[in-house]
Amino acid sequence: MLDRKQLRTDLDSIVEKLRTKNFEFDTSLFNQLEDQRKSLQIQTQNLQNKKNLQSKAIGKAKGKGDDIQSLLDSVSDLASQLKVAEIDLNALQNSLDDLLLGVPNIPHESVPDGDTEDDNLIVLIWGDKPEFDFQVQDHIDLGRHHNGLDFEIAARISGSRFVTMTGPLATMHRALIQFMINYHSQHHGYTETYVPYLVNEAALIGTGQLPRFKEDLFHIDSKNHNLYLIPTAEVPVTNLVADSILDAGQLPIKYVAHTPCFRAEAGSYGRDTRGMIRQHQFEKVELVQIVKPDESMQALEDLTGHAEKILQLLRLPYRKVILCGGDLGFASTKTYDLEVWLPGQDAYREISSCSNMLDFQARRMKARWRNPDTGKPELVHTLNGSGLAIGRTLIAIMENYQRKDGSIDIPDILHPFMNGITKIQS
RNA sequence: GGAGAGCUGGCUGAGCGGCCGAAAGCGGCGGUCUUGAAAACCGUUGAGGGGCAACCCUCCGGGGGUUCGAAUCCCUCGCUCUCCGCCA
Repeated sequence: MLDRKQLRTDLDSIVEKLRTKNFEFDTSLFNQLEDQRKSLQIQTQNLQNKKNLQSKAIGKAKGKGDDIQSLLDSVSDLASQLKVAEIDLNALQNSLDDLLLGVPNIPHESVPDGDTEDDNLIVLIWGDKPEFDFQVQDHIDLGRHHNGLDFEIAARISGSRFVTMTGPLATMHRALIQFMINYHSQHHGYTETYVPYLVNEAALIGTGQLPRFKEDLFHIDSKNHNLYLIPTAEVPVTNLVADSILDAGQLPIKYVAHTPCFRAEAGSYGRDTRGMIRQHQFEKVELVQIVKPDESMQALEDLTGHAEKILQLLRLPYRKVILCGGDLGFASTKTYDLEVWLPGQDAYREISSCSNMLDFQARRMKARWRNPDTGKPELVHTLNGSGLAIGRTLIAIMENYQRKDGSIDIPDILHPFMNGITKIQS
């Protein structure tokens, strides 16, 4: 959520910046609601003040044993006036909240203009694409070849966009999780965390998935529960600091967590329907940082570097792009996508997305720190990034490490987690 | 699932329907004393919002109600704890 004070004083330039994110802010509605709010709030508070003073006077008079009937008469219609004003004000505040909860974050000045992913800025290309002297298989063929990935059985059990894994491929999938969590906690200073996979509406509003992106979520609506399956660990992990005032000495906070992620993929019919690229359920190791405001842009560079390190250790070719304004996520001010090379698709595909949210999420979830310079609670900045998406990492290894006979080498760095297996034989 | 107890500021914890945004202690900050530190003493210290300002408003788990007036009474929801049952 954007700062209401800033919107009041600096509306035009904010509206301009939001246009680079293809968002048209309804200024006339905002100004109209804001004008009404101002007069109604002043009126309501005046009535409250009057009521408070009169009630206190009654208390005093009663204490002295004076007759209070005349005072009671004079206050009688105040209460009804106040009630009306309060109801109106409340409705108005809710309208303003509804409006502002749907407004995205402002892109950082270093974010390139553009509408689609074609306008993203490539800032780094790492590693050499493998050269094959045979017909390259994609992960679907390889998975079938090894009886390791099965989309048909998964479809029978659960429907489309699910997969089952069996044998060494399932082991490597698990190994990737262990490797990534270990590496980030041992070498990058992250604290390992375990969090719920079902969360309530408040948590999702806090990180920005609600109210606008409800259709992307799986909803559990039973008699006693109103919960959502998490679309990313970002939701429960970032909300660890919701409604808190942190000491300066606690920052930065760096969490790493592995969770499954669940996405309805409502808007992606027909996209990536084959294979493991886009599933309703997938695993991800997530990095989250809670930092002081003046440190968040540097923290984004660091966090992205931590995700890159995993790709480098796995020797997977990738490129790093800055998302353009039109491709930028709702809550983010700047996002780096890491795109891994997939020989089977002859394309780079997203495997990590690292974003700085500034105070956008912190304001929604009331996450603050006490600034020693001012002595006052101020909003923290939040960041998150995949470090990495596990399923996509698995298929990147399958496709990049495949051999002519269909066997798949296992990256050296994973060997300690593979029960002695160094190669998946054909 | 059954029975009971509770939820108050950074923490512990008091609080008769009006003098309560809230005692006291701890912690924090500033100071006195000290070579320095500790101790002691003095002062100070909740959050959010409105208003150009003076100043005002809201908040005692969430929501609703009673009342001129609610931290305090009533209803409801949530959460925590204890005991019993069941269970990975």
